[in-house]
Amino acid sequence: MVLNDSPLVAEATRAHVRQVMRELGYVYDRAAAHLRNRRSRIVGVSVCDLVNPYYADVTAGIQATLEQLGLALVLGNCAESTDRQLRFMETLREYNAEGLLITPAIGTPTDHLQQVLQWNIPVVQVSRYIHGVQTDYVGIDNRLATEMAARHLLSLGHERLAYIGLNKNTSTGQDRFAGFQQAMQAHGLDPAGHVIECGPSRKNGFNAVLDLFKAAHPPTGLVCFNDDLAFGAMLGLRQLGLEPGRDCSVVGVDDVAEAALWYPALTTVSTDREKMGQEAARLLTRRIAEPGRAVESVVLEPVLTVRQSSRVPPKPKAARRRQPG
Amino acid sequence: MVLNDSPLVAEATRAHVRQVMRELGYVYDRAAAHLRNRRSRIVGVSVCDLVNPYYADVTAGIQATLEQLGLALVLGNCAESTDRQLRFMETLREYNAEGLLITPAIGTPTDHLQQVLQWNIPVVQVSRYIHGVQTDYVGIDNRLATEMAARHLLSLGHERLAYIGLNKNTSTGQDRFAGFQQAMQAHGLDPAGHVIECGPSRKNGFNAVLDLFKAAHPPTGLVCFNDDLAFGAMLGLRQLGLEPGRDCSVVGVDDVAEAALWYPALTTVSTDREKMGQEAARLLTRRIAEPGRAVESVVLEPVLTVRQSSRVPPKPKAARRRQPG
DNA sequence: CTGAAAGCGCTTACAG
DNA sequence: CTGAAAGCGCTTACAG
Repeated sequence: MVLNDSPLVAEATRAHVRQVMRELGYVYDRAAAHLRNRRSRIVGVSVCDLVNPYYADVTAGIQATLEQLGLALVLGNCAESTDRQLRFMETLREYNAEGLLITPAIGTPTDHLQQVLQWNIPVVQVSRYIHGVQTDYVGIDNRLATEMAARHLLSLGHERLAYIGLNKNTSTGQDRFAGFQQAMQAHGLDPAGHVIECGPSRKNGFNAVLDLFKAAHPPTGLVCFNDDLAFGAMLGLRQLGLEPGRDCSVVGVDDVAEAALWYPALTTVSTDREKMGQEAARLLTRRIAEPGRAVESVVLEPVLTVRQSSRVPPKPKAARRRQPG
Repeated sequence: MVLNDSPLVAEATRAHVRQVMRELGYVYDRAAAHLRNRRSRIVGVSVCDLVNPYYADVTAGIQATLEQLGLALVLGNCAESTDRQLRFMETLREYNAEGLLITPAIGTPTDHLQQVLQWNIPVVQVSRYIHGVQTDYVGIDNRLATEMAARHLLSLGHERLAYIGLNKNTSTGQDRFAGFQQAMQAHGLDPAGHVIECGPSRKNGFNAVLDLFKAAHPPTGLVCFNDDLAFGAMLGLRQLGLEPGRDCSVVGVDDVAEAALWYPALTTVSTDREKMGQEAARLLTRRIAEPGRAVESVVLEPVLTVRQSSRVPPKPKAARRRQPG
């Protein structure tokens, strides 16, 4: 009863038992407890890409909360391989994990998640989600994030915006692009004008800018899928002899630690990755306690953080020359 | 016998048993096996700071290898808190972990690690180490890394070098500074001339440069404890109107993904974090198999990667003016 | 309220 | 070689 923190035990007794336990060098054996009561106190966390700081932040948030809740975190990192992800799920089953927190790998089949649910392991999808599976979900409002980013530039007077980093393979990719399109359409602008489809790396942001500026009328503002692309875009602008912010505005999404320290500092939409992880862990424990409850989505609000990489658009040189003439 | 991959079972029998297992929906119960044979197939990994990409890389390397070895990874992230680290160790004991891989938090007392060893849980220290504890260790040759960095600048003709990011609290901090000192002394230079003591953040690198350039004869080359400081230093140089590489050389250590993408690209000493994690996991399994073997250290060699942030020093302006006069 | 017994699902050691 | 029994260290349900 002391071991399981029963409220029926008096404080003095509890202290005495603990003392004797210490003297005897007693160690609680969780495997034995687990075998008897069928509760492993283990939660699986399947990360799609641990080396990506975004997911490392999410993982840290999950870890901190599970630690507080007294649950062990068994870590899987599939590096976007659905095979590795599936094997990890099967391992979790053998360990009798009480739940799975997952940022699903690109292209995860519905069946894989459905399978886990059939094993009676509750699932919470984090950050990304797979369409067509009924699970709890925690993420941010990705659509709103890019909508805010685009609106910010539009309200500064920009009229030629580009979207860098369209990626249709993940829910995040779809939602962020939809937010951009929405803002553009609300302003009566063509959202398909300048769209670069590429993965979210710095290198791709760099190349995207070189591509975009081959056009006769290049964009004056860039909405990037995430900060990494925005950093690459700023490097690309410098490569072309342009000053980010002054000559072309750049906005990212995520607000990674680095964003505030760039020169110019990056305007971006802040997403709280650690909080996302915390909420996910909490949601899972609610689900474990009450398996029958309705599926729930927790969607965190992003926050626009304006810094120096976004300003009013430069006066078009051609127009200026024409006016005196 | 099939479950435990006994070689005594014929292939046909094995296949048949597997087939029947599948039909019946049998799932191996690791907790029960663990209770009987006292092998948990669980390894604890205690990370000092998961949000730091350096340690995220190490963790990913560990995870990949443990996965291959069929061991579950229970993750702890203490965020440099020795209290959280200690609680994690106690948790691992209750789960009967077969080993601990740890990047010890700053200020970890010898006792904490000693304690774990007394519980008969093998320990491998990774990247950092605590002096005075006999455990296996995997890391890189940090002393050599900064020695290579300094030698590179010295061979380009630099004579006033600064060291940014002295940190005496970790073995890595001590070793990297020692390497710098060694190279300086070998060149007959005073290693204490320009030394900035600070933690390894971009912001600190930025401030360090502002400080260093208040001097009458500022350094022409900067050896930084790690890449993050080097990035900050480059931003600081730009803030002062100086061009990194041309006006002042900057060298980092680690070669994070970003290093190659900066403008100018960063000269740095590459450390293979994922490999470090892999070696650590392998070393642990060797120790588990043979608890009596002598303590072993695996020290990986760093590699100098020369890019554009390091060049011959600028000609001193004062000297040039005096020559004609 | 207290205490002894049964049993979770494996592995191991031993009898046949 | 095969098969039945014991036991790992807990928790639970039940008898006293």
